Amino acid sequence: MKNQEIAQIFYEIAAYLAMEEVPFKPQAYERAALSLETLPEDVEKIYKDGGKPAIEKIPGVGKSIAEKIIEYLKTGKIKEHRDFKKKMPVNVEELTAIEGVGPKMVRNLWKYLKIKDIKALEAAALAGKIRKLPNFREKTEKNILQGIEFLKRGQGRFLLGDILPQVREIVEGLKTMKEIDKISPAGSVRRMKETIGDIDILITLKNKTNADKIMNYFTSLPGIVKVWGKGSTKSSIRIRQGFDVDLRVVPKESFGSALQYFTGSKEHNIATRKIAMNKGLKLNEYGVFRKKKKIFTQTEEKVYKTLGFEYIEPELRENQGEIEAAIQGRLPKIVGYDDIRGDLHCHSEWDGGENPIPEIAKAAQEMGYEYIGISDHTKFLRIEHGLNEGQLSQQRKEINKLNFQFFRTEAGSRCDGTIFNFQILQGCEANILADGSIDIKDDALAKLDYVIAGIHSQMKMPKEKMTERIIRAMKNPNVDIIAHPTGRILQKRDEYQIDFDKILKVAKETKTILEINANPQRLDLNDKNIRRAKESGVKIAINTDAHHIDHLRFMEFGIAQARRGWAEKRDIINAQPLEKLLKFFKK
DNA sequence: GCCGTTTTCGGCCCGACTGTTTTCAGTCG
Repeated sequence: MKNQEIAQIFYEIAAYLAMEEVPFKPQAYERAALSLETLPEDVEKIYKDGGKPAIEKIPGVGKSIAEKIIEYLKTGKIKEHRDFKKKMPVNVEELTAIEGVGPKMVRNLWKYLKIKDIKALEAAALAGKIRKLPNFREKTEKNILQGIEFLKRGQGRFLLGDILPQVREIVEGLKTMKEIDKISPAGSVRRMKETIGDIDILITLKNKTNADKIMNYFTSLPGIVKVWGKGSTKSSIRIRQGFDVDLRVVPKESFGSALQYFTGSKEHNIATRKIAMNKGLKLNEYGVFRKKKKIFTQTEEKVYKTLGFEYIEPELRENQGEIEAAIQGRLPKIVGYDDIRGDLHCHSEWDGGENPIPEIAKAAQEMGYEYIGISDHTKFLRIEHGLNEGQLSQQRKEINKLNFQFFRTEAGSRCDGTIFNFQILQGCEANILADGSIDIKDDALAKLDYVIAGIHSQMKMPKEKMTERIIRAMKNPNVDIIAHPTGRILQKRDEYQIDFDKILKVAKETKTILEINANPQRLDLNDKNIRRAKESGVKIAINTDAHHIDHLRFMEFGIAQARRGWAEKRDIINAQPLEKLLKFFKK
């Protein structure tokens, strides 16, 4: 798909136009870029099927940008972009990624010092050349160097899985202070985005209290490496792991609008404010205003209601159609954090995981699950002590025995009066070999309750071959679930080259389920692919891939992604009771 | 350059902070 390549070029054109201070065009290109980036269909296919008129139907794309898209599809380049590059051969994307550096600064750095990338900028800053430029002084130079440092360490974004526990700890600590009335995290953490830039926490104060004590506490939390600022309405710190936390005190009557505002996303806010404007209202972090009159908004529900639409869950706020859906009252009823009834991807002691099966079963019961699926690696993965056919059959015996014990000792014991019905299922995580075959014989696979298959080798195949490989696996009547379907590892490894549309089509035909691997380093499928799967009618399993019972808690991250992908309870097989779950498996 | 149940022309999200400019441009979220 060339969508991303073209989007990248449009972002660059937008930056160049911004440097030349052309009004409004930069936003137009950015909008088109964003639109392309999130477009589920291949732009090349759209053009092939519908020609230029179809291209112009893409939101944010008009006559002129459509021509540029077509130019790229035909020639592999866009002249306007080439011309800009020739005039100013700078790496805009790289430079503007530095905190505090925007297009105008890039322009001046090039104009006076011919700086074109981070390396040159860092050298110039270290040599003290930046402070001598017009409108630049020592502070700016220092900020640039700090920004570069920050970028070098982890691209300035952190995994949700690392951040969320920290945020909760800070929030719990703050909650012990009696001066605080309401408290909530905001920003991308609240939207449960897979990676997080920084953290916002909002509080309101009880009557007749001031923020001093709270700010003192906040700015002296253990593990702080820097206090950026400390005031009566905002304090900002950096903690040891390298990310920043802002604490903001907002007026009671504005809590709803402040929470809405600081939760974002930026794109969602822009769109919401536009709608407010069309209704003759003004929306900002302090409230909703009609002329000068302020409409009180203590809660977010009130904000959305005042604007005339349904409440939108934070996970949906990316301006991906949720606002239109809310206005029309057709928002999805997204899967809840309590809807999951079992985990189907857990590794036991049998393949070198940490815990024996009874311990895993006990942990799953404690989480309130009705079933747990043991899915150990199979023999191709020697390094993971993969099981062979004989060992799978041995394991079946152990699981049968355990299930019999559960049945004997636990039935009827539940306090709410229902029959206790916990069951261990036997699956496996088999390997999809290079040719798409599975590393375990069919008759052995057939004896399992279900089969997960995943790719664990040769991940750099060409797109067509990789797609065929997965399709062949899905066509195997014993394969029920495809594990981590795109293979990405966040901030480490890109997705495999695959034709996801084709995979969805075959998944639908063969009734193969796709996994959301909830491990916070994977989150694969991602939110966009989950939505495509849902729209294609493909079922989803949310699994933790736990190698230790502590990993069972990763489920929350998988559910969050599912919610970001608009998935509903009915789309998720392990949000169903056992009896219904079993019907989703092929045999 | 895009877009339209207030428009096919005239708009385009908004407020705060920072650094260095003594009146504001640039950047961010």
